[in-house]
Amino acid sequence: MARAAGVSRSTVSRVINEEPYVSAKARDAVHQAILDLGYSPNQAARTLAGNRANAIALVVSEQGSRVLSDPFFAGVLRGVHAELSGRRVQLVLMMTQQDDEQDIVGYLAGGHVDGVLMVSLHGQDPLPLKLADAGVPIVVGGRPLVGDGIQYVDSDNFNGALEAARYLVATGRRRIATIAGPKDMAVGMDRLNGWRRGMAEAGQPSDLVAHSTVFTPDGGAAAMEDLLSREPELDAVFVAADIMAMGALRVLHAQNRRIPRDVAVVGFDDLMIASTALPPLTTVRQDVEQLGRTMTWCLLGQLDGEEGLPPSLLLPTSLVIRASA
Amino acid sequence: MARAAGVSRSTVSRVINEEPYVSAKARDAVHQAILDLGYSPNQAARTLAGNRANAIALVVSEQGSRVLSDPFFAGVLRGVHAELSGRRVQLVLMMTQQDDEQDIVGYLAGGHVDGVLMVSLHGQDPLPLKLADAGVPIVVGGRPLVGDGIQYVDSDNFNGALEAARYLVATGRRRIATIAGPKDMAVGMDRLNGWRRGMAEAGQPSDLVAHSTVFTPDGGAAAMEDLLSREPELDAVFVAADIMAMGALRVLHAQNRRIPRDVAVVGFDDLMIASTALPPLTTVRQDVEQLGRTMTWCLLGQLDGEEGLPPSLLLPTSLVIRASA
DNA sequence: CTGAAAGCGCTTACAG
DNA sequence: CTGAAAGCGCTTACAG
Repeated sequence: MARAAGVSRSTVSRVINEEPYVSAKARDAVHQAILDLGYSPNQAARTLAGNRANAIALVVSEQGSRVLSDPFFAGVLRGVHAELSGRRVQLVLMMTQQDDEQDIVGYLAGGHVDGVLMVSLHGQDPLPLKLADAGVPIVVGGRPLVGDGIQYVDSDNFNGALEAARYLVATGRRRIATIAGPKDMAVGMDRLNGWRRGMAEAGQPSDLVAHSTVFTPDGGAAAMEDLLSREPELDAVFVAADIMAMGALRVLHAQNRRIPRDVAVVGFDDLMIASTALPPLTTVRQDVEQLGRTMTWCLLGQLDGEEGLPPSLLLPTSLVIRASA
Repeated sequence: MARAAGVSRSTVSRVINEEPYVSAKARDAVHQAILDLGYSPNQAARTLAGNRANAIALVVSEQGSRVLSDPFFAGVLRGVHAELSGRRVQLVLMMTQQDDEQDIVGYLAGGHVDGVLMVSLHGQDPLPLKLADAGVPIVVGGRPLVGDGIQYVDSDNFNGALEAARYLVATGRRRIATIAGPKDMAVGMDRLNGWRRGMAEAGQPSDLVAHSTVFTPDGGAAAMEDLLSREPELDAVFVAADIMAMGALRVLHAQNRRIPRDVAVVGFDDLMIASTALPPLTTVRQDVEQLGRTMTWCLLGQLDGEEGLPPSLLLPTSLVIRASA
């Protein structure tokens, strides 16, 4: 390779790494040789010689083996990829297992990757903190419940829920319930608190809260039944996730409540199933792909040692009005 | 590390790679030292010195930037992961872009990974063939339409569709239509051909075919409208994908057809939305996670140079009977 | 702006 | 069964 371009290995390296002090002539010769030879630098050698791994890890907590089928994760993955494209950074996917957390920390802190992106579905996970303590650059997607100094990116769940609550109030609803997510997940609590604020602003009671321990249609259905038995007169429900809203709709249909006439329903997430639901679901959209992009952008910024990086970020959400409310 | 264990570097290497000729004493000493030091071997050095990359790539075709949110892909990914766990093989995720296919081939053939797993959603993709020609071990998920020698793993779409057709016949349906997928995708054609066989077996006509060019609810809805206008008397429809079935259900409801009394509907895939549809959807289940596991198992077998590897594999499907048929 | 030389941390024949 | 030595293909000071 160096010979083909008529320069030294050092110069080839400089060109490839886009270092400043290379003559135009040498640069052109190297580029031409790269084309002629179809040369692709050996990553392992670069990693070993340099001090960078040229790779980042996307870590998914085991609890969410199911997480991989979660649209949230898929969207994040897409965003991470989009942001990485063009960069010479590989994406390594890792899933933690209950028994090998020590291995994972050792691996990730051992220079095999330059930084870590983590999707934290249950905010209690101690892994982000351990990694940060070990000096590994890390950005978490979704607000973690533990670990103050950890940089995270999240959708603005609080304000999204607040907007949903305000909309229900503005459309004349007088007895508004909510189906909230698990109490140990920031996403669940943030959405609940947004709804509470909305109720408080309107001077309405915020007693009609049913928690589901899981984000599933069945969890939503059980919560909906609970709410209806506690307050048969409720005329609206804010469901903290579209997937739970599917179960809530099922129960409302079964009890012959007309939607939205008798009960207005607002979801959260704007999954694809929201627009095909019966009736199409009014919901709060979060841009999950943007979340992935932003996480990656933050991590790469950390790695490049950029100054003045933003602290943790909240991404805007928006209410998408369809037929259910 | 070698010093801590009181042996040479060579011996440490042999222990780590589980080579046979090591004394129990040396092995124990090394294992102890690994524990004491929290030692984790440097992958880059292993890759560079050895001839293995200790990594495989999962390649997703760009056409499916959306593919990442596809439950199919998510399931495959989960299976790949499950099968890889415990092995010291990293999973590198790559997405092809329209303009850099040459780069991709160069990269993948350049020894950066030991083998390639590819999810081929549109069967015409030339990439698998190029990689195979370049000598890269590769296993494709979903039958590719080009490239004879390429090992693939797929669900048994033909027999799944056949079983669905037989079931509709057995339950007394007399005018059975199908909503088929795109003609350029093996998955679409295999399911269509299975349905055709079922019609032929029963001596029923197989003229009621509507192709959708995309696997979406709207595509399914348009096809359903087409079928109803061509044959208002149809009493059953086999939809080649649950996601399209959602659109078909919408149209049937809008035209006040009772399901399943007037029209029976059978889908394919058994996505989560199938069980929460109205009415819950009878569908053909494919085990996508198993598909991912099997792909990985095949590739690792190739890499280990195992003899008598199976050629391409078909995984069984099963009919899940719910309320829609 | 450029090249010669050392070194990254392993694996792999080779010799014993 | 084990160790000394070479080498994998780069990057990085260092000297010029």
